[in-house]
Amino acid sequence: MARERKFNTVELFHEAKQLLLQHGYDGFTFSLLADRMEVSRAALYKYYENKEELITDFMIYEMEEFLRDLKKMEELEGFEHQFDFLMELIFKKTEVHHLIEAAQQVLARIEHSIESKDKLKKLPLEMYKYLQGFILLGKKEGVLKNHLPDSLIIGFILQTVAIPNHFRIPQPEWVRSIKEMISQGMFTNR
Amino acid sequence: MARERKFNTVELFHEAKQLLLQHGYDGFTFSLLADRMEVSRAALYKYYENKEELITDFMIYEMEEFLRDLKKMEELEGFEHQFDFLMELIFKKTEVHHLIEAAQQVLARIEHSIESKDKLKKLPLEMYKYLQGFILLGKKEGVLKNHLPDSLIIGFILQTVAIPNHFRIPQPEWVRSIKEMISQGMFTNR
DNA sequence: ATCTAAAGTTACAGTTGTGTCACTTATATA
DNA sequence: TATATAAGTGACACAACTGTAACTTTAGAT
Repeated sequence: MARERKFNTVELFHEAKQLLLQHGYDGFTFSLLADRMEVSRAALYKYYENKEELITDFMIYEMEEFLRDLKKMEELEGFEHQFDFLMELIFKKTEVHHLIEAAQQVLARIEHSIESKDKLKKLPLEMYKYLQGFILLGKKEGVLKNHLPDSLIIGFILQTVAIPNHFRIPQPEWVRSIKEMISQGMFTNR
Repeated sequence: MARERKFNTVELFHEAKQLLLQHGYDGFTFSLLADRMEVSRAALYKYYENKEELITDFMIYEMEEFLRDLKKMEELEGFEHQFDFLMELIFKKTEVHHLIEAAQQVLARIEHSIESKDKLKKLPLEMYKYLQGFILLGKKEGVLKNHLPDSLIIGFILQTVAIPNHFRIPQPEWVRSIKEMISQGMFTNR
């Protein structure tokens, strides 16, 4: 009934992600994206009205994927196993942290409410809800300090993956050290 | 000999900082800056050839200021006092961390070397050198764990201030909790 | 074989940003 | 008070991005 498509949503979002991480929201343009996809700029307008809509859709896609992975955490028994799983996950998806920040930027600038806007707003909250369950378990098991605010613990974990490894310390040592710092801190216990 | 200036470098850099943090490197324009300064765009070109030069100069200014503050740390006796001082400083200058990232972005995109480029390259290194002295002292005093890489410890401290306080936990509790997490971690020591 | 409709392209008008230059304005000092 | 000169402005040509509309291409259905 119609001709074959030159690209699919997965490819499109893959390139969009690169560009967003490289140039940020303001630096992201349809021209750049169209070039990368080897497709005319106008073709993109067949699917998205403007960059706001495209980026919103992409964000939702990206965060839903992360959430799907995150939910697998529940299947694991005990806090420490879940902790290990979470650390692996966020190191595999280092960019998610940057994208969440970018999402805030998007939301901050959208005035005229589009339907998908609400969805994008709700996703970080859902993510927080999931992680909060995890924190609660840790506190119940007596592994996590009770007096630390949940949101700080969550923020701390998400933030650490973004520490720039300027001196190229090998990944296994890097991850091991970060896990130690998160759990026991950097002070000796004298 | 000449007429009075409508703005000074301090004001200019102040506005430039806001815009950079808000829009990122790509979204930063002379038009936006000129509007904020209530001055014509062309006036800015009297002082800076283009945004690359302006931002480079601004970055240098900002990092030198941070370095000046940082050097006061040396005057304090003992690691723990220095640690407290450093924490206060980075909470007072939360944005520095974001700006260092932005600086990397700037450097990544400049091909044709300008004189100031080298200076901007050297400043983060000088900062690291200073902080490394501090880490060394902590290790010598036996307060810091010897086996953790210096660069990780430094990155960790700088990164923590960027944890978003979404739930508006009051500043004193927030800072106290972060200090505890950095030093002792989030696990109970059972 | 022909028709239909989605996929894709080209081209245009409008907007915003860039860098420059000729011009005007203000002020210290001679 | 006259003037040199730095500070600031307005306007131009150019480039890039945006959104749209008229057009062409392609492949499955009839």
